[in-house]
Amino acid sequence: MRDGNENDPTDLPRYISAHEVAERAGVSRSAVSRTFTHGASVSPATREKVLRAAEELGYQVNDLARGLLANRSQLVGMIASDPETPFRALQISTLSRLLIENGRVPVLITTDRSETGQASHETLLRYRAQATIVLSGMPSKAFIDLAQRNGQPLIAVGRSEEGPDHVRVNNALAAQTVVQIFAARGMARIGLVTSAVGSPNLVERERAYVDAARNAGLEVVVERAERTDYEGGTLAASLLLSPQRRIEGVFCVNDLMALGVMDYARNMLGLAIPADLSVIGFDDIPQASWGAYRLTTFQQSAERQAREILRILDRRLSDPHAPPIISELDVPLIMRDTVRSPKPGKGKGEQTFTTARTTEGTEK
Amino acid sequence: MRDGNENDPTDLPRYISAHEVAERAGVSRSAVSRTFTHGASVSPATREKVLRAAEELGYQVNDLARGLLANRSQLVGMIASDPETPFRALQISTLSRLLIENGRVPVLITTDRSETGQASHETLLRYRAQATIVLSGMPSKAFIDLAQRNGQPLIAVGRSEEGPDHVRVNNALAAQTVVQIFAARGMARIGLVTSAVGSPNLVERERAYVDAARNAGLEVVVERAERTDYEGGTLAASLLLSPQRRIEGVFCVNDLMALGVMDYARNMLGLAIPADLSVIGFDDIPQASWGAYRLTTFQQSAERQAREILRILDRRLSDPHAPPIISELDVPLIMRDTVRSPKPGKGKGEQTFTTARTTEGTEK
DNA sequence: GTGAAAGCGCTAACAC
DNA sequence: GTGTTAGCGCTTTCAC
Repeated sequence: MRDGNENDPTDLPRYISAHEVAERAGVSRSAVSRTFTHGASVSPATREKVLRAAEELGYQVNDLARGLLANRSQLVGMIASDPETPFRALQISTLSRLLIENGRVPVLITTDRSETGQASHETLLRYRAQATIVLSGMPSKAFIDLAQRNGQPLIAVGRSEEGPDHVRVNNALAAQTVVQIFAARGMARIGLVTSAVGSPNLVERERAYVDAARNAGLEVVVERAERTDYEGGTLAASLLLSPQRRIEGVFCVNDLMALGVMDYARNMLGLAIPADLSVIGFDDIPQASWGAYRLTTFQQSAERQAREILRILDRRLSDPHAPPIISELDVPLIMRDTVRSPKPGKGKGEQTFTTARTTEGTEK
Repeated sequence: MRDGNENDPTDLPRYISAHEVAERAGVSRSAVSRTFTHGASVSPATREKVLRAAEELGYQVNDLARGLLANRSQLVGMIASDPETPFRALQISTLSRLLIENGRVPVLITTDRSETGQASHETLLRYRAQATIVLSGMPSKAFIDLAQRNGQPLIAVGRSEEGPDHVRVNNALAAQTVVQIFAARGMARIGLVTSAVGSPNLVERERAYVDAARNAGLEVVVERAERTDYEGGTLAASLLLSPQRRIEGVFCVNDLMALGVMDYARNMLGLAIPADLSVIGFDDIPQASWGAYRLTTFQQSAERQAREILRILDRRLSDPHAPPIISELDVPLIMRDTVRSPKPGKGKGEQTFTTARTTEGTEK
């Protein structure tokens, strides 16, 4: 058996090539290729032989070679800062799962908030990734150009500017809803807790909130922490909630900050929520529903967002010249226990108010 | 200018090849290759010409072709279930960052807890990934064999069995430390909250805890939820903390469950922590330090873990035949506010007890 | 230091 | 339906 000997003393394991499978199966190299190529035609007999040989040898198609030929791999890049943060982690998790279910291979590129992400993006170009999804931050112009120039689709999440395809959220409507609720509760002085990050989502929420508050004749105070995280929330709370200010309701641009605000208000200032202070967040991260918080917040569905991203990706791949595809998602308000009731007998339990209409997509 | 015309009416952007760069720079194809190959020798003059041409054309080396030649890509797979969970998200985030810093490309493969992960792993083989890191779950035998057979290194986290390289944690020592602390506080009836998942880490923690408790003459009750998450914690608490049982201290196999236990104990049973009930967790997720919890817990450093993984990876790549590499990490106990004091004047603030020695690695 | 030529593993176009 | 052939973009001998 000098041919298919399994006990080769050069014991370094290595990948098997289609050539070896062909030899073992007694067919041509292309027959092997065809059995593993979707939609190619092989007779059941050959196919069977090939499959057996492949199985025995432990053959795995080389997708590097396939990609080289197609000038495109199945890789899809996800660019994100703070990937360990609850909502971002959920986005990444959900998107990865969906990509895998669709035969794609998710690559996770982490960036600093400060970075342009340029260097990271080049990796995705060099591997001929099918597309790049920017989950956070604002891709720089150079970044967008580079993708454009090489014909790699780029899909952004949570931006509003013109340019690449993106999926967004109706921040303004959410912010207006908050003001409406606070006003209906008879509040006169309300606050906004945000960060200095300045991402489009946060800026939109802030602007719409402040505008709506002014229009409603409410006094509004904006507190800005350095980062959009739990510690930022506690810090903002320490500045915003001085007794003389007598803030009655706070809208936080994300849940993480809201939870920091709540903990600070309760533990450091001895405030009762919602009796002394109402708090509303954004995202509906898992922690928002925990017993210690029961935060009223706007629900951003990572699942729907991921589905939209995939839909955009498919459309974009099938028509590279289509105009920018933009998808807007609902953010229903989840009523929990951090907003004081307007009158007795209301607002307990978990109610869902849909506050924004669906602009795109109705599947499932 | 029929040669380098930039306004090609066939407006589909595409990737540039080294051939085109060579033409524009007026050098040979290999000269281009050499400028982009680390350690190859090119004259400064040629190099300069090539770099300019590449820049102008927006050239990106095709790593698919490179990998085809090398029979190995820079991809590194991370296999994980529940990637949205706080500690797992931190592991993924940290590991991704380190991999990128080291020129690797992290691929995130999500699996169901139930899945063998076999199908996902094949993707990594087909792309000739440099290695697979299993962050959770137990890779099946078939899975391990497949990697082995194709010569792809596989590194596991949190297992104890023989077989692949792995980084582990001294679960037994941590569990024993908990019992020691509870005993020193004069407790007689203690509990363990875990899940039915049965991962090696959890099993080790449980066994060591129960054994230590029995040896110390403490009565110990084990409560097992279906999953190792927040809801599992609340459920376990509801079963474990019946008034007649009078449990005084609970060790939870991870922080997520511990937080669920705390919320249930406080909100549903009206217990004060730590006056009525002491709680100790494991992992030190960000939420553990939040004001609402201030959980005493064992700190698992994602950063050190990731560094160890990279160290193992490098060693393994440089010597494929080395015996299994095993690395054990410390889990210092972070004393916060969920364990009652043995006597007045102790246990406030945040103290760090190092409970396990370092077995491997001292860099940085 | 440079260019020519071979070949990595694969798919697709082409004959039969 | 099958085998033969060419070629994807790259690195790496090999001459010079």
